[in-house]
Amino acid sequence: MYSDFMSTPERLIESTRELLWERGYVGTSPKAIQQHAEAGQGSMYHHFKGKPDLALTAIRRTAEEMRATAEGVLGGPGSPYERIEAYLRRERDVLRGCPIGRLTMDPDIIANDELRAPVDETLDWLRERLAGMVEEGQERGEFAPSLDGEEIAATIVATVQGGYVLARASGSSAAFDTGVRGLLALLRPTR
Amino acid sequence: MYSDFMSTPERLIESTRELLWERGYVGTSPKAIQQHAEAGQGSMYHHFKGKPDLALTAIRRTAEEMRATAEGVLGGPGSPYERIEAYLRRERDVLRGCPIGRLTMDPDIIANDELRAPVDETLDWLRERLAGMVEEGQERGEFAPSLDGEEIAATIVATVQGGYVLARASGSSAAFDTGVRGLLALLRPTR
DNA sequence: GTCTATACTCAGATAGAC
DNA sequence: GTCTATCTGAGTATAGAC
Repeated sequence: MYSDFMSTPERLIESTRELLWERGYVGTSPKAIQQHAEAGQGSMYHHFKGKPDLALTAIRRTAEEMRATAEGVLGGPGSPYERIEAYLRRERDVLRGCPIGRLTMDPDIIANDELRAPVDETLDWLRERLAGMVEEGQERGEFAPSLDGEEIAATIVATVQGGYVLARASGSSAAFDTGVRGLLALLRPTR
Repeated sequence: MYSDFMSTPERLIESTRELLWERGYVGTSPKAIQQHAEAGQGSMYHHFKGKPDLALTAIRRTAEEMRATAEGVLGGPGSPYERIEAYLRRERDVLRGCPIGRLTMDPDIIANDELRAPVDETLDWLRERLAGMVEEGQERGEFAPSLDGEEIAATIVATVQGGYVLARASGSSAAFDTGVRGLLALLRPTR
């Protein structure tokens, strides 16, 4: 796959990221990781303590990447509403789902605080980031002062996460976009 | 578990429903189902063709139940806004997630059109039901006429599905409620 | 209808040679 | 660092006796 460019640990981590996104933690076996990484059994257990250790490394990296991607749009130019809109309309691989959010449906992730932590922290960071932007928008008169920033932020993140569910259920990214348009209509400044 | 009251096929179906909710399709083995149902290997393969067959029966029943529960609230008394609010605030086992929505993160469900169909149909029915109610609310002047019923319906369903994600990530149902409050604030009639 | 036997692969590792 | 051997149990069945 990427054998020529990366070290064995790197290939193992990247393969794990791919497979966790595609099949979740429960659905990803050490053997599948090794084959995808073109690494032997011995290599994997030399570099990592086992599946949970490797998964933790992979999840942390994915979480970091997701944060950076979001910040790239949310920290960009424009008014708060415009930046939230840009975030919601951003190009996404909708049918693959959210590589972080999907992990919450994995029983073994939820049962393990260490594995759950990066998932929790990432979604929490996103909510706080958005909450601050909603408040900033209120100061500029872009959003109604009666709204609660944390609540609206949670609604925004939930709409995105739920959008993936609707899209995957229907086999089409259209449902995601429809939900986003509805949210933007509700958020839209009246002037 | 429920050995005394139900036939073996019933126990198998109910056990499968439980386990699919808890661990998903990939995370649920025939052996686990048999043990939960207190049924032997032979029994399971006598009554069902295999894991996919049993899962399909279980998923259809869960889908039917979810529809009935939703209709119980959405078809109740009150204005459209009030019934949508009742639906959103309805008692839920938030930390367990949605027994239908969670299946969309299961690669083997998504890869199998027969297994995906009941999931798709249920979420689709819900969206259409809500879209009609939004339009009814618009006729009564409860919602702004500029809104699109289908879009708002998708936003509502996505907020619920995503609310489960936030709740499970944080290990607390509070995040679900926060997202719902945000959505209700955005939907609230001004008079 | 249910049970036991059998089969073959995979999950998730550990041990030790190279 | 990587490879091969080995291990115990689970995954997903089929076959045939009772």
